Amino acid sequence: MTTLRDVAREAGVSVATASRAINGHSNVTGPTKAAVLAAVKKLNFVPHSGARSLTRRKTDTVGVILPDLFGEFFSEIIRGIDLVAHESGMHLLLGNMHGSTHETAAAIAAMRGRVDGLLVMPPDVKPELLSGYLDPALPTVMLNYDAGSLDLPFVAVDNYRGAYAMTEALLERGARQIVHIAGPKHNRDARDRQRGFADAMAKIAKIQSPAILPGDFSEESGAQAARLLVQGRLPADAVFAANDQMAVGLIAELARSGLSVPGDIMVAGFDDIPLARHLNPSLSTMQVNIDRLGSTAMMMLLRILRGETLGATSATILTPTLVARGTTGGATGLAVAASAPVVGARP
Amino acid sequence: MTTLRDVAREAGVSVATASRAINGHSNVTGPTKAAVLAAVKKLNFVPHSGARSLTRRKTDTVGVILPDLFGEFFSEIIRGIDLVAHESGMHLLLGNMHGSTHETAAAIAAMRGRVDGLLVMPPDVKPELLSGYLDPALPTVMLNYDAGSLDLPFVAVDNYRGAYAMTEALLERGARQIVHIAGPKHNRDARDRQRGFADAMAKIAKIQSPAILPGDFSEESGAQAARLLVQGRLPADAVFAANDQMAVGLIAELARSGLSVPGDIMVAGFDDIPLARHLNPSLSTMQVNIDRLGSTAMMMLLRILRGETLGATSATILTPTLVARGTTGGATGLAVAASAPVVGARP
DNA sequence: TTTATCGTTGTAACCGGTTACCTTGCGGTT
DNA sequence: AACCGCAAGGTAACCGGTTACAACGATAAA
Repeated sequence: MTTLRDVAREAGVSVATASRAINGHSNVTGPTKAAVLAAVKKLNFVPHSGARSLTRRKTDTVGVILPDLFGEFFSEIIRGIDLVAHESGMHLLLGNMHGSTHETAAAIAAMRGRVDGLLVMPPDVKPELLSGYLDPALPTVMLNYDAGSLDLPFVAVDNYRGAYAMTEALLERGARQIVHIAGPKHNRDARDRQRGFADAMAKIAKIQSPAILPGDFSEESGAQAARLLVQGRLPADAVFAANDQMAVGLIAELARSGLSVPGDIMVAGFDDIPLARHLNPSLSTMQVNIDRLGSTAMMMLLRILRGETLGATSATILTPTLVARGTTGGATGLAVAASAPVVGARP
Repeated sequence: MTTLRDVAREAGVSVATASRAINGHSNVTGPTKAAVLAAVKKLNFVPHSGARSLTRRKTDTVGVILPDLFGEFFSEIIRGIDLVAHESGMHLLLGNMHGSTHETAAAIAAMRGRVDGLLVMPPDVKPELLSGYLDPALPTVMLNYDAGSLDLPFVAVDNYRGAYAMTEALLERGARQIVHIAGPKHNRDARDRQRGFADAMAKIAKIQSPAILPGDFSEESGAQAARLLVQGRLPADAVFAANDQMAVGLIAELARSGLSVPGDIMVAGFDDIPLARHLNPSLSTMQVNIDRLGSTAMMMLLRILRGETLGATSATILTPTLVARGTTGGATGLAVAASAPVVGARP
């Protein structure tokens, strides 16, 4: 490993001058600078970012702590973050907290001295517990979580409003007996979506206790709900699943029972996963721009790093948009017909 | 920021003792240790990993440099890496090279002093150029690239063999006139798949110049190929797309032209993206365990970090497996029927 | 009692950079 | 000629930990 000292010796100058020449400070003469740069090239010197960040007290890195995420959701959020981070020359240090609060605390601690700021998406369980582990001196933005109690800026999706809007749309389409398939009980998103559904049913259709089936966001739980629906002869003309994944399982199972969608029953999901537009009929859903979630949070973090003071009041709440497709009686044609520009190509 | 010095002062000991107590060295008496730990708790001390890694010359972090961050492919590979890394208490520093060689060099340079090893997936263009930027002293494993020329260990997918197997399967199903939709010309995976296809056609069916249409891995280019096929009245009883994405676009467009799959024409893809099993009919494809790509590479890197010496000879090549589904005349039933256990649930 | 041994703790150098502060030498004033 | 100002470059402290080495006191052996 060649160090700055080596370079300085080779160029016949002091370390200070070498450092200044490399970093393009003004008080270095042309020839001196040239000599240093020549030495850099000759010795193949690459500055040691670790050491550098120790003195500059700046790492040009942000820590990203996410729960155990799967698939598109994870990649999209990272992509959104990277998009903004990359523009500002920032790097991303990933900390996965695999669900447990203990691991999360460890992940946060491990970030000390390695990052300039933190982007944290708390796990479903008691995010308030985190407050004790978060370093108040470290700029932090919360993801997908209303950090109201802590005075931290955050970016979240308006699940309540989204669910409300979808329910309203189903009612407008003529549905009366809408069944909701809920997500995990302890999951914040799921609960907000359920509330949105229930409130819309109460306010618009004056139905106080609409049918709600349990689910856990998995495809299988969607199928299970379909079985309950069919075998239990639950009267229903529409099903609103708390996420697309469950809607997919539900639709497949309904088809197996000979029910037609949307003929016999309408179906709607939430998230707009890429698969949604490819189903046949294509799935109506609430579109959440996940990458926006990441990029918005990153932009907020950058503002804090630039010296602005952001609190919980500067939160951003992204409202999902309704995408009406085949499963609610929209264009039943081929999915691709309704598709937006094609996303990333990969082998 | 409380530092080790603060803790030492508070506990009434020297920094050395404080350090030893915190790191659980043996030569510290019970009372002393207790005093230090009490001070740690009182002052809310969290060690500065940056400083620590400077002296220990060990960062417990591996750098991951990927060409871009799109979709399932990206998330799966990271997930595979994280799975193994996390077990060994390693962190992941993400570097995105956004395609360009220049950026790649910058990303690699920025990693110096921040990571113990590197996982690099070269962009499609001239990966050999990288050799000049890679630090030979930094343990490195290449991803999805046969780094034969450089003596680096690597993990890759046997695209050639996969394409060969798929072509063989199509021939066995009775197809004679198989058309291949190629991927980007400069893309390594795409080229290997094309070679596998051509070789299988030549060796098994004795067809020397099979039809090959251009494509770029995008859905749209699949649709375009379908149009060429239909309008050009190209005689074909099967289409083998170089990736699933294109197969999806192709199938949609074929349906629009009134052609039935697999009745009129069989279709096969490559990758087994999650969408594949949900299409109707479900898509036959070569399954690549992308997460395995990541975890295998990470395991190799760990071995190097533990002191083993791995060269290009210790490469691992993952062979994709054939998944016969509806589009080649397999089970045409509902996709879910053939589906493996449901993958990750997320809102 | 003296000396060797051992375990606990302190002192200070070090990791590889950055930068405050000081020295030096040069040109321009008076 | 003496003095001032200024730019270029050197010296050394510092960032926040770790650890080699030394110092020390207490116990064990002689």
